[in-house]
Amino acid sequence: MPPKKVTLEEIAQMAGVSIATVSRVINQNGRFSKETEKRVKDIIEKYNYRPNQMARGLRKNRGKVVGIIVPDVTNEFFARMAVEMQVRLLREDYMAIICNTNESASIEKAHLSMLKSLLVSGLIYITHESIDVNHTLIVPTIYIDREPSPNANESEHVFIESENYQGGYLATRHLIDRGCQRIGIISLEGKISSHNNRFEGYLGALKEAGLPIDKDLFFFTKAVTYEDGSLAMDNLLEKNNDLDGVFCTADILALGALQFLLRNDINAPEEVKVVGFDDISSCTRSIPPLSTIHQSVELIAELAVQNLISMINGDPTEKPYIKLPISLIARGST
Amino acid sequence: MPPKKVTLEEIAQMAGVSIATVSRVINQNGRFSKETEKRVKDIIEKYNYRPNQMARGLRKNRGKVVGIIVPDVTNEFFARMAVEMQVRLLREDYMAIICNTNESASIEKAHLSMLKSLLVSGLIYITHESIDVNHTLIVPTIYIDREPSPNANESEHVFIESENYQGGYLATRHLIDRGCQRIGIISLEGKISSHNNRFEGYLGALKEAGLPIDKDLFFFTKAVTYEDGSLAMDNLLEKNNDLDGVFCTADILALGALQFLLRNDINAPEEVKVVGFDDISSCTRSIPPLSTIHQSVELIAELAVQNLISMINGDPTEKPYIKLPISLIARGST
DNA sequence: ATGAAAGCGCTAACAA
DNA sequence: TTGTTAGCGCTTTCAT
Repeated sequence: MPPKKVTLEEIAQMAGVSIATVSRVINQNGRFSKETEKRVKDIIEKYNYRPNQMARGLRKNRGKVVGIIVPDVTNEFFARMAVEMQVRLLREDYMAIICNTNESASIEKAHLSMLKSLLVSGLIYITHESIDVNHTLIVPTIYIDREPSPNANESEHVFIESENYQGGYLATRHLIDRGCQRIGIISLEGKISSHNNRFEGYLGALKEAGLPIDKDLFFFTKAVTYEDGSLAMDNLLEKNNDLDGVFCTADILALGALQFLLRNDINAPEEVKVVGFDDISSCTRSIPPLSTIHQSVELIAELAVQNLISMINGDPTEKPYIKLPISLIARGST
Repeated sequence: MPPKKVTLEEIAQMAGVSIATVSRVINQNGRFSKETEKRVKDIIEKYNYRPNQMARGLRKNRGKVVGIIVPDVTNEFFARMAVEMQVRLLREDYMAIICNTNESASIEKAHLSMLKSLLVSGLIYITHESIDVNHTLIVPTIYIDREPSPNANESEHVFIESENYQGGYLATRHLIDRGCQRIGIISLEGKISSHNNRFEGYLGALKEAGLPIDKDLFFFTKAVTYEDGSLAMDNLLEKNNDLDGVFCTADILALGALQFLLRNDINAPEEVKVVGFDDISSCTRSIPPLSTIHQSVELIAELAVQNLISMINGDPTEKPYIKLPISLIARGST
């Protein structure tokens, strides 16, 4: 038989107090004596009582729920981000609803609509893309890796990203230190700020080292896929027979590039060295293992959740813009 | 300013009817004239009204929400499964909450507790593992790939899995057809039904072909990881210098095995042929591409959602046990 | 420090 | 066919 669900009223009865008092104890607001508190807490414990979130949400006009919007959880990077956040939110007693948009604006819209009717307390956007649905959920929002459009965003929000310029710089600098003279770049086309900044970092390092900057060394892919990475590498090699290093603004691209090299018997790192960005787990399994720029998923998740909870609680937002350090991980590909 | 949220009552007023009528139109139950329906629907459309799920859930004692429990969304197979289900559930106007347990019983418990207080209407378990938390949520449940414990499950449920025996048989048969005489197997230890059945299929094919069955050809890993696959291959090779084929009961294991071969300059498929199971996307990117047994994630997702919705709606469950066909995909590794 | 009571927005039983 | 109304379980004034 279904273990009959306990209600506030029943707890109140068993504890010999009014429901208002029980509510106060649970939410730790208002006043009540230490004794009452203990008595109520014991009963709650004993009956394993959990407040009905629906009733609570209805009353407060917002649920203990936050939405996490990701373009594609099938991508390990997004998946890790989402789960790291989920477990942290759970600790704060918030249910995280991971919504996969599959890059589709209509699915995103449907999700937002559902989230709204579920009275979500906050939103986290994890994405490299700039899906420009003017999401009209006016709730505290965290953007990861994607600059919120300055207009049309009246809700309080925080933007978190890695030191992308610095990452591009470090990666390129590393290639130079390893002796590369003719360094190509594979990046994502369009105005995605993260990739663009990494590209700028690449240019910066080249300039600093006095290396010539040549458009033939640039390749911009349409998407972040292994196939695009392979194609890009092929193309770069065709245009530059003296290519000896490549910086890719995403690991997936770099891994695709490495694959192309392997299939075509071009030795990495001897002939061409490669550096990626993100540090996903497959980096350690490629042949050779991929050198890359590491972003701390845990740190990003931690800060995102922390800031979101603060905003939800109405605490003043300290910094609307957070930039996180990255680090270089040298492996076999350089 | 926040676009003031519309309520049932306001819609009723604008349409000049009572709230009960609007409710009837929305839920399509009870009676109402065509005219009224149109008028109400127009207003709803105009104001882009969406019923408050909290109020509704509170009243009906269950929300338009279902929980999807996965051990690790970071694993592409689970991730795909989860998103395929999520998009289908969204079409049915259900919000899918993807809960990552990270193989931890305590996290799973916390999730279930939250789901319960959110009044979920149903549950889907996607897992190869047998996390034996006696989850006491009495709601319609679908188990994928994992036999529900016969005791302690009073809730209505459906169990969906692939033809695992047949898959193991086909994979091994394929190796035999390609000329292998000494075929090893890498599987997962423990009493996971899916892996066990695949193992039985392997034995069946060997017997049928009159090939000797030798314990030296078996290796059981502790987990499904690339590393375990590599180690297993190493071990198998050491014990059998005439090994010419290996069937792995999961792609991840097979990919790990292939990696070991590549790193040690053992040519696949010439010297050793390998077949996996699942058909995850990395199969096409390994060197050589991995032959495998394909399971249709879409089909599983479709059936799971379909059956769950039926159960939630109280429709009679047709079959509590569904077995799905698989197919062999031959690639470079054989 | 505690209780009584008014809803939050919705569904469903009962009336009309 | 449509309206009236009583709650669902909780939070939160306002009394006491």
